[in-house]
Amino acid sequence: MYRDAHVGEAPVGGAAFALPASCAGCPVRSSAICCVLDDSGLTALSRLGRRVTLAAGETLLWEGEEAVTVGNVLSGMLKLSTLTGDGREQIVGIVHPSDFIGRPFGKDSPHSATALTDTTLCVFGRAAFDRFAREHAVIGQALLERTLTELDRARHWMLLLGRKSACERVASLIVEIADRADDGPAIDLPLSRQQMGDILGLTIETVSRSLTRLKRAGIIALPSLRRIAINRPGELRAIAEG
Amino acid sequence: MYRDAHVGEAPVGGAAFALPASCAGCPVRSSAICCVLDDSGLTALSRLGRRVTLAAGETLLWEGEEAVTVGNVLSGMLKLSTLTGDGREQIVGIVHPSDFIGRPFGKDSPHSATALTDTTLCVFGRAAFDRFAREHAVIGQALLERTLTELDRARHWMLLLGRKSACERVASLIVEIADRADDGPAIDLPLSRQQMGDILGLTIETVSRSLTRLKRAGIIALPSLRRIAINRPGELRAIAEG
DNA sequence: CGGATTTTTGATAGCAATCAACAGCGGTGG
DNA sequence: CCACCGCTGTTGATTGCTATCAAAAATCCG
Repeated sequence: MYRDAHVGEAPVGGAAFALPASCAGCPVRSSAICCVLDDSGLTALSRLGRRVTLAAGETLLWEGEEAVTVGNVLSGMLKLSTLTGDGREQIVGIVHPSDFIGRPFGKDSPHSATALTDTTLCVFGRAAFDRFAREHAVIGQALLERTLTELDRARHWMLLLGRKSACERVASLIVEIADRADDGPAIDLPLSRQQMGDILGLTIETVSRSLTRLKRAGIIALPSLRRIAINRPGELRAIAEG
Repeated sequence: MYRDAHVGEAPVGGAAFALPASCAGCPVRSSAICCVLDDSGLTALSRLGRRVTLAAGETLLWEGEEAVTVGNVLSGMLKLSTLTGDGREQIVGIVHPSDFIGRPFGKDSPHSATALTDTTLCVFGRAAFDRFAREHAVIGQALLERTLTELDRARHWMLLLGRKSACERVASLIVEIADRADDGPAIDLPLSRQQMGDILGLTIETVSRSLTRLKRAGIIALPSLRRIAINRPGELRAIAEG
């Protein structure tokens, strides 16, 4: 379906700057996992990394294939997804800028990672990163805290997938996106109906119908296709909670 | 619904044995997270721990409450579960002997932990354990690997909850239990129909009907209520994959 | 054995999937 | 400029699966 990602720029690193040149302008320097490193650690890690760009639709990791890369998302957004034997898709996570992506300490990738928008990443070879993480406990610690948070999130989503109605699922997704964006009463939808369905375990028709019902109830408005205005946040949250 | 767990035995530890007395007879000494510690580390950790017993049905951690304890399961089995606002339950994980339980580095417990059978644990105060883990990188590393595996498992389960039919879900659960037990063609079901439903996001009636269908198809047999014989593992797996 | 609980089976209803048609939007080219 | 086409999203009709409600059967336990 998608072709492999192409490498954007040449490997970075080289001389041991107090702050690596490649990191100085990094858009997620203060929030990505490497923010816990001191200058010498950052310099060492930057020698292992290189920038990669993906166009929307390109896949960085394939489910079941050997997971050779890990890294940080600098800009853009990716989906993590798995397929049933007959091709039904479920999105199991969305990866945002400053999030870590990939599966350290494991041979095969348990799911695919595909760019939803044009994306830039700072990637490392998994083996080299694993070694680095074992030698720099502070990275392991940071990775642990992020992984624990991701696990909480995944388990919380299991409640949605296992027990919530279509409307409750859609309301939950809107609340989640609104909480993350936090920019006023209207939010930009970065997802197509198909992608919303794949996240929520629903078909596009059911997503659309649920949105229409929330709109007709006056709880939200849909000023444009990719925009949602939340008129009654309290009611929306109440529906989302189930 | 359930009352708080009661403390089983007095705190353990004391003199710095080469191997702590309390750990010498530990049933999961070679497989729990502490197996990565050397004798001095084990001695230090054992000073923080105490044994706790839970009767089936008792709850160790409550969703949303402050998570004051973490620990290892020595024997028995627990469920991790969350509730919707109106009381629908979803089991988000099963914890077995030698598994780690609790949420280090976080204030509140994201889900409840309730004993499915009589259970014994070796528990630590969370704050003390967090401090210990930060000082002993090897524990943090081991915790990270376990957490990554749990995250993979949770995400794989999201595919089941989001996209699989009732029969596929039941087949998947049987396959998973069979793989873990790995004791011949017939497996002991450690779960009631209600618990199976809460794990699979189904009602008890639908679980029962799915089992009947698999039985009528000759793929499994149900020699007793809590026992399943797998007649055609290949077909069962094919159904489970979706 | 008897009563409580769990499980199975049956009948029905409701929700979401499926199949199908239509509307809105953007881009292309005549 | 506007007709046409492809794509995404909405709406409608119908089907099918699972939940719900109800009752019978099996199992457990004293």
